[in-house]
Amino acid sequence: MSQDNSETLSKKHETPQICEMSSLGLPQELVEAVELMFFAYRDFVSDPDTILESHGFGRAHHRVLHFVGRRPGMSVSELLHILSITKQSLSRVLKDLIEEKYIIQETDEHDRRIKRLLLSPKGQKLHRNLIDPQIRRFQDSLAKSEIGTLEKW
Amino acid sequence: MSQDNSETLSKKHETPQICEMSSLGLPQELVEAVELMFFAYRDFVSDPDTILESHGFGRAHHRVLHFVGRRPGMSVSELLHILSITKQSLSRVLKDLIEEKYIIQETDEHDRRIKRLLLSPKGQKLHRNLIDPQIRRFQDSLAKSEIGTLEKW
DNA sequence: TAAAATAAGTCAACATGGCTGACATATTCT
DNA sequence: AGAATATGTCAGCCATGTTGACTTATTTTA
Repeated sequence: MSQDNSETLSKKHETPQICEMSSLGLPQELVEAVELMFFAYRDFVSDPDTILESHGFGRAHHRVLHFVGRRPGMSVSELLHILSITKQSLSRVLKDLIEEKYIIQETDEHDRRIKRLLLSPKGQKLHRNLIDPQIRRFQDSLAKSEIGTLEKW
Repeated sequence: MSQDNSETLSKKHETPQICEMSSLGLPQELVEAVELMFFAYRDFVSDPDTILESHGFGRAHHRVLHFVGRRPGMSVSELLHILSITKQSLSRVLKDLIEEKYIIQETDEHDRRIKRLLLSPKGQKLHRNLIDPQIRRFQDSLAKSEIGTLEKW
């Protein structure tokens, strides 16, 4: 055996817990929540990750695609603010997406320094494919939780 | 101006939205939720990140510290399973934590191949400092949501 | 008891996506 | 005309994932 990377997390992350303070004096249900946050996020990005990989993209590309899709016509600096990364980091992934025509740049009419970002039809399709499984995860867990709507949040 | 990295995300990520299907045929409140998941996770790890940095550690160290703290006596391979990373990735951070005495290894009594992982008092203290702000975030948002307990989840 | 399987660890190399610093270019504002 | 702004780029560093190949100690098994 050269490597044992094949194994996956199949067991439930069970930690049967009475909802009380632990020896550390921490509310156990919240400690549990912290842990669930880690698993939830990992599961949440796993479906998109698979799709992205088949396109040679990563999570950074996904974020750009997502926010440009959600706020069509946003400028590069607006995107930078939302993502809270440096322009050097952004530029690497944005360049890929523009070169492969998932994202289109249009110079602003009134201030020609600003470039407005838009999804091409191809970009819209990918965005849709990436978000679908994530939406489905929320729907499934809302169904399970018997809440069924997010309105009370 | 050489660099404009100073700016942070201070604006609310407002996207006033009627809770209906968008032009894409997606339920808007769930699209919103997808986006919130990104912001939530980023905020959620931001406090620990700051603490970790002052110790010369990263998120990978945090995860190890967390799970060893939660499941004292777990083996290396159990940790590998939970984290779903390769042993080469784990070994880098685990080595740091052991060298700096945040984590202790004890050979299993019955199977001397297995090494049981434990937090030292120093490790417990750090674990506690890392989780505290995360717990506080949950408490705050539960308070705001007027639900006040996670039991219905 | 010899061979196989398991648990842990190590070396080397590579990819992604953060970061800093230093500049370049075009455009607009003062 | 000069300053400020928006964008883009080069070079290099760091953290943390990955693969592949191999070692050592220990236990299980045929």
